[in-house]
Amino acid sequence: MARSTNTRFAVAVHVLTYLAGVAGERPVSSDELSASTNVNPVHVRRVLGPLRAAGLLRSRPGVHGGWELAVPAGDITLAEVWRLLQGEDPVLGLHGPNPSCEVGRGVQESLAVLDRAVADAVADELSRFTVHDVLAGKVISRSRA
Amino acid sequence: MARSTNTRFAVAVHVLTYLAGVAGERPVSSDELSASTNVNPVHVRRVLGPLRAAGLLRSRPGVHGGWELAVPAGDITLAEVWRLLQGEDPVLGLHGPNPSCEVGRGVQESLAVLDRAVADAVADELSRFTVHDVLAGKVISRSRA
DNA sequence: CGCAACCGCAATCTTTATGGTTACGAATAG
DNA sequence: CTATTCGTAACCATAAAGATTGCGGTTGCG
Repeated sequence: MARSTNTRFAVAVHVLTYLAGVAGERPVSSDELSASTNVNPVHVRRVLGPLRAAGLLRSRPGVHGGWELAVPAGDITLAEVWRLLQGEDPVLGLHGPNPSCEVGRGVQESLAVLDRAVADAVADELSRFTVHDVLAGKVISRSRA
Repeated sequence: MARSTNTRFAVAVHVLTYLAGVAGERPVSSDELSASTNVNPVHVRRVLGPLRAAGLLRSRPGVHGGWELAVPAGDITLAEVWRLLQGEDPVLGLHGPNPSCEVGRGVQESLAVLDRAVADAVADELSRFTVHDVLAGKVISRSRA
């Protein structure tokens, strides 16, 4: 889990926030979202797929098509977004230790437990915030809350 | 943060646990650690560098050389290990949004705050465990605690 | 002293994941 | 029919991660 190069969560949060800002006005094209996020429109669509599948977003093709929120911004926690994009992938990178080494086997089991615990901790933290909070600039550090 | 391919934390935990298991007997060569972890010995040394710099480990070259714990296993929390290896790298992958887009700027600020909060949450979770816990097989999931 | 065992470190190589690009079909107005 | 939009697959370019190579320095032992 060192330096993450995967920007999908950040892009998703960005897009959801953008859509929350225009909520109800009009669908927003992936081209427009691309301009805001600086991410390729095809990639935007790729990232948003799972969120649509989960019912957070709606998309329609054609003229006047685009994306819009399918639920209120205040009902979308960042934890949910994160879980949808993270899926079952491990959070901690796991190595493949020598199976014939007893220490390694025990460590691998412990790491699997830790991975789940860490994923839950991340989700718990993110569950404190919604897309509406982001839009309203309410995501501030705890020490200042 | 999706699928982490960085195995450094896992390798470090593995090695620390292994060394805790032979504590005081003898220094352990990176070749032996390589055999257990299935990770190249040069890479093992590379991973362990920061831990040695922080005083958790000692290494010596030459005949009968190798690595050993510099502090008791029960005094090494996994949070400390994680922090040492993670450094200041972001946990959440951040994209580079269009600077002239107001939404993007706000989101970027929020994501920076979230990144710190998530890193703290991870560290908090990992601070519940020490290398000794891993060795003793005491890392179990919470729901079973 | 020579040799083997070890670490420290840099440079290079190989593999893999990520996001960009291209292409094209399907769906939607005007 | 044309233009606009999404959905999706395949391919491309790049960066990150770990492996490999090379070599110097340090440490016992015969």
